Amino acid sequence: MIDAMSRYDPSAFPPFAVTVDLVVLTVREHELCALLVRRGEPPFQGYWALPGGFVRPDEGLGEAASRELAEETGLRAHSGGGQATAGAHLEQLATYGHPQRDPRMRVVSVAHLALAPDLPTPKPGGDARGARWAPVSELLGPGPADRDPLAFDHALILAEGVERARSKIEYSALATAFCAEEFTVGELRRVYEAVWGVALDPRNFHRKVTGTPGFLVPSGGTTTRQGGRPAQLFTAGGATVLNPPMLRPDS
Amino acid sequence: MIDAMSRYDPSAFPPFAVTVDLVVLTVREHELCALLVRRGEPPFQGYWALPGGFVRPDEGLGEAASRELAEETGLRAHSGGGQATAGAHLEQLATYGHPQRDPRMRVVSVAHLALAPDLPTPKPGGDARGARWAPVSELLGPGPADRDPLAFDHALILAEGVERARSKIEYSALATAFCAEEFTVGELRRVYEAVWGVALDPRNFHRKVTGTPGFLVPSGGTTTRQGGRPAQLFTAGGATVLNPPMLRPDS
DNA sequence: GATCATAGTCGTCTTTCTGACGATAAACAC
DNA sequence: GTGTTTATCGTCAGAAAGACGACTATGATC
Repeated sequence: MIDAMSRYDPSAFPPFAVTVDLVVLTVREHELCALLVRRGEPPFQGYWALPGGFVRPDEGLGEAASRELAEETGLRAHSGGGQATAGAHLEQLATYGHPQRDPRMRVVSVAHLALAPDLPTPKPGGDARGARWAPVSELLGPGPADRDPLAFDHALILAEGVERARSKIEYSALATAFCAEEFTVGELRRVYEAVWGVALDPRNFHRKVTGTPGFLVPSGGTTTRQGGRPAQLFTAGGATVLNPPMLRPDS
Repeated sequence: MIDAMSRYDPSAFPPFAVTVDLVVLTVREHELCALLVRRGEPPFQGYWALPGGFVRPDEGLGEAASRELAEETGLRAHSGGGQATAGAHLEQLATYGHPQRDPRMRVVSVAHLALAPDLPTPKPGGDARGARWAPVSELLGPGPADRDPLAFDHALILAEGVERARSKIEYSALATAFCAEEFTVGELRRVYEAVWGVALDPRNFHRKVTGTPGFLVPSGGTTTRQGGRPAQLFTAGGATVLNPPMLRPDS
């Protein structure tokens, strides 16, 4: 047993590196996509990886994740209180610290999950390295054995981030984080359909979201950008938890 | 922006200490209780704190948490697959790394949540320092301003662990982790009542839990240890998620 | 301009689930 | 026996969800 003297003894701690890795998700063309960057040096040189980097000595974990997100996408993150939809939602996901996850040294990575609206730039960030939005369906699941694996344990981190997003939009209003500031009920429905990979009944969905107090606030205008009859425009209401929740079919 | 060369550069990382802290919860006498240990040295000497300690260079985060849990309580933890109720449930909670959370140096703590059945020993562990089960109602909420504060940011960690437990028994079968291997429906109901701090209708609760496939498996026997009519004994079924969930009243 | 396709919105019906609560059953205390 | 306690089964009204019909308002096409 570690005795009391060594519990927080600052002179005898084992050396660790601490990083943040980001699972940045968005919905593009009816598909849930994750942001990947290409590694420029070993190990895993040339592999696609989640964006991330070292936590600096004077910044918190959330600050580091927010900084990395801004560097990669230009988005300003707001964790917690979710009223405005401009900017991205950011929350801590989980921490990964298997002793061998980095072949060179002991690295503990605090993964974060970011949900962003569809960004205008196909290749985000001003980064000289490659960066792309990859459909998660091509990265996870029983795909072809010849697909490019992600660096480190990033496939595991991505999978847990995607599952977190899928489950979180059930009982929270977070799906609006994937939308622009103003959006229609149909656009919000297509977000759910893309994240869950299912088709939802437009009539029941409309009844559900417009009947949940605080979820949507009519902004007054209408749009026909989706074709068909003009649709009412909404902004995200102050509600953060949905009661009752939006349940995934079958699951 | 951190360039590609420094992303995982092992020769230039800032030094961090990495610890695990444990939120160990149990139900004792109709109350949700957390395990606390008394600190024997500064900082926060004499304060009550969550059990925890350094992650060793050759062990993973979950291993470190499991080891600390065994050292403090003698429980063998099993994360993930929850069939047997002997031993405790253990899962990662969140990671806390504010630069100033430890006054001496940069410490990142990976908090874990453990759910344990009521242990026979009132003061668990063979530890010479003090250790106790404290009702969470005395530690959190708008209590008297003169109560003992916890060391470091452990009150925050405890609050998030308690909230995680409260929400997780809604949609998972984890409440059985608070019970002995064999338990009655009434005992399981008292677990929910203690964790949520509410009273539940025994008839509706019985209908709900016995009607959820895979939640409870009759073990054949009966018991009168709660008084009254003999109650059927159950063990935890293989189900991990409850569909539909057990919803907290009002919330 | 009439017709068609598309998307949005309002209703209806049936089934399922919940919350409130009555009633019965089987033990123990006296 | 009577009373108390806990367990278990049933009933009923209201809420919510899934399936789906019907109507509306726009742009596209003939």
